[in-house]
Amino acid sequence: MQETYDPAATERAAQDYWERTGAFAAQEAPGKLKYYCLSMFPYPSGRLHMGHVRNYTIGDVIARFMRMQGRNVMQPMGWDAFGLPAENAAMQNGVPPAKWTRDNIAYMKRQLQSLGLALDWRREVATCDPAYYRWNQWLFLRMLETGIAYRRTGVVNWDPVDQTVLANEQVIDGRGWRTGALIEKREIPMYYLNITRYGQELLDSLEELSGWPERVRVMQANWIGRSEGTEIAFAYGPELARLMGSPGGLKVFTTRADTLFGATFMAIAAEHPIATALAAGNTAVAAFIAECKRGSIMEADIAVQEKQGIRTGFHVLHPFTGQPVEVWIANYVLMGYGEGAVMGVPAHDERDFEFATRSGIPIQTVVKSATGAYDTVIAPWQPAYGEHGITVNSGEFTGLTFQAAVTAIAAALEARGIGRKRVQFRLRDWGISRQRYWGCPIPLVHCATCGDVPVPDAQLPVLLPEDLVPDGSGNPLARTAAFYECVCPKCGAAARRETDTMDTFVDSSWYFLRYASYDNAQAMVDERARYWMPVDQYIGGIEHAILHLLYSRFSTKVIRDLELPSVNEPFSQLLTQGMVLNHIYSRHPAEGRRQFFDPAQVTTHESADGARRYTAPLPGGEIVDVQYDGLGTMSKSRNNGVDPQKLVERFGADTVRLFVMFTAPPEQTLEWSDEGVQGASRFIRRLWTAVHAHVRGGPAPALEVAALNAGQKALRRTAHQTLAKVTDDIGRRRTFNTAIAAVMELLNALGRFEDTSAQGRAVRQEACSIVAVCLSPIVPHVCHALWLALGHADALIDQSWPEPDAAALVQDEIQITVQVNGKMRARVSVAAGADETTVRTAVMADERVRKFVGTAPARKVVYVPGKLVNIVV
RNA sequence: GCCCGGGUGGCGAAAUUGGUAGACGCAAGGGACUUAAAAUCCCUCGGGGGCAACUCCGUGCCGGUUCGAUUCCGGCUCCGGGCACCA
Repeated sequence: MQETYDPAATERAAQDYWERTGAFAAQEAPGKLKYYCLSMFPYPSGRLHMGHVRNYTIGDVIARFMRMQGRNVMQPMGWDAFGLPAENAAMQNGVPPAKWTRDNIAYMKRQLQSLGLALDWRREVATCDPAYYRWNQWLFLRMLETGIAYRRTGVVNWDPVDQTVLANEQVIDGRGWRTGALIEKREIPMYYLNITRYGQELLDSLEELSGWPERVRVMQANWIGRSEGTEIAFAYGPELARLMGSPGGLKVFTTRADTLFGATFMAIAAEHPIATALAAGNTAVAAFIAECKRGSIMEADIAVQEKQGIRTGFHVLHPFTGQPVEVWIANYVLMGYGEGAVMGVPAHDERDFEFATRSGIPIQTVVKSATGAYDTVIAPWQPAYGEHGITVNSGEFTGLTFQAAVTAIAAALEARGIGRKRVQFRLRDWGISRQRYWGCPIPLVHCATCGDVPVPDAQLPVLLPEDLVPDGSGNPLARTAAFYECVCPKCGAAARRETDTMDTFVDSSWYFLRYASYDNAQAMVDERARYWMPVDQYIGGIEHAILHLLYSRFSTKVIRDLELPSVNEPFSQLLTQGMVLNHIYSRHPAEGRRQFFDPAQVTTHESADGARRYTAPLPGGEIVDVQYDGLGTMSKSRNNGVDPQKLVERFGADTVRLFVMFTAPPEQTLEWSDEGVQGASRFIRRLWTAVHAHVRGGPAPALEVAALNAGQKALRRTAHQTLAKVTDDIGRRRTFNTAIAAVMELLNALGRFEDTSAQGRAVRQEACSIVAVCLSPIVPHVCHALWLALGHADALIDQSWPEPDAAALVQDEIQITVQVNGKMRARVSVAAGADETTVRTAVMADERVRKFVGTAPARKVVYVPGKLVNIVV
């Protein structure tokens, strides 16, 4: 064994061994308990960042631990390889996206390998490979057959910077999730996936996901947004029926059917068919609608926009009173939710109230407080009363509670065929068409005579040409005749191929199934998926809490319903790791843009009064004052990223792995600290030195448990306690930081243990071996080397995780904490099996206890066996 | 506005079921070794008081339950995240 730790040599040796023995090739083994450990696959952006390192280290620790626990582990890796950055890079340096992407994959794969991850690389998939995306196309065709996929025109979110459509989920605060550009509304034909068909199941089966963080389940439930309400059709008044050319009725959805008698107006969206019909002959209305559409470009502003509207002069009839109710077009009604129309009940809805007071619409109170706290008529200077209460002024429905009123009114409406209870979801269908080049082609052909014709399975995949270079103006596929010119599969006539590609979220919504059937050229998923699915542990960023996870759950259910090998829910356990943060330093020169400085280059100057000043070098070398802007995620634009590659080269992968696992629990944000990395490196060197010092003395004699003295027993107990704690911390709690802390304590105890006797060395040998086992999931290379140095014949990776020796954990004496009036005052040693009387006697005999108790008789004594005595005086 | 989290030393954090608050690490200070530096090792390290033994206070704030509260309950406050004219 080398005296000093050499990370590069150590890591090369361990990785060579794993590689040579095919240690991480996963094989189905029916009858053996499997464990599918999966980290979200990366986008091949070019280089690994610290977020990747953290994500994959967490997954690797769990995978290695479960393997040693005897599970048949599969941990695969792949590439989410389609997407916009490749097109942007292509525009910048003229390289086709395919080449850029594949080069990045090759480079990042080497980086991942340098981290020593226990990955089965045979199963690697890349979504941009035809062998993968042909099944994406195949799945789309099946969804088309079952009606899950369909084509329609619709109002979409248009990102003016990327020149593409975004899903609602990709619009954050009215801005594109990637570009941050303000999103506009446009109407174009596109393909949708009918995710709303699964809305109820996606909501219900959240209940099964006990292995998911509560907040992710809540976020998904909110996103699906189920509400129970009543659909009501208000019959057109005669003029409106004439306008619309049929008798019909105006449908609304409401969760407050109990307030139906308080409806003093109707409000419809600017895009509502009635509004459209009206605009044709009314310039004022047309102008208002145009204004609404212009104003609605910025979704974030809609929420704070004033409630404005225009009266149409048309009426509908109240279903029970028969009174005419005037129809307004209002800017606060959304066409995309419910019926695009609401009944306006100003007395009991804040928005309706604001609109009504602004527009001079009467307010009619129809609910009074159940407790009598509020039963006066609402006047314009009083706020709307939105609580559930007792109906008033509601004809035959007066005097009912909320539930009773809703039920009675819904029943009465249903009896007349003009209403019913129904459920409304906030979730919308998933628009998947993208006017982009670097994505999976949608397998359809548009034929002048046959219409939209699906590409036959035998002609899959529709190959994406790999030599195009986009120029930023629209989709190059639409300008490439060799791609879009084709013949209709049905009639053989010349036809045009669909040039839109799929949202990349489609590609990534089922890749976990493909890992199980990675080499099957005949089927998308095969029987092997039944063995491996569901994923036992999924690890990824919280930013995917809604989009990716919801889509993956949806696709898994769709695939299940195609009667392919699948499951109800794809991910049993979910761990959402926190982001990696670093300090931000910048300066804003009088002229030019704000400059950001690499935190590693910043010097802190602290003056005597504690005031801090920061300086950093400019690219030219000149030292300037900079300001500290706090912590933020690592990003290129803020110049505060830390390159994992450089750290691996300098300290070794084990140090980087140890640092990211030790500094914070996995779900929390992790603050970068160069000193912390040094600390991790120091610990590994100390560990190496400790084992080296022990091994230098030659092979340790056999352990004779019965012959141990007190000190030897104590160390052995610490070692086995540590093993028990690490097992629990990694296996159950997933608190890797406390597991590492426990091993550090054990190593500290080993340092204090100076016993060089035969049994002392035997105990030390065992303790060193326990340290190597406990740390092996986290710092696998160094532990691989230490294990061999300790004289073990077989590789550590193939060892079973040991059980702590119950006999070693037994204590002859235990410490009892003694409190007086709830304050800790003393610790008393008693024999392990001592009964209460013995403990009490020992406690009362303690000098410190007597001092605090004094002569007063104990009013009460609380006794917690084996732990604590509290004397109340 | 609604729904989730969270607030503990100079810093990252720990305290798992209501039972020793601050484990482990970082930084800092002191010392050893060294010609010197690095590395390494040892000691101190929440605040106040005291020469000391020791003692009082302390987990965002106010209150409650309890023999005992960082942990449970009520109210507030600040920070972070999600959703947001969703009818």
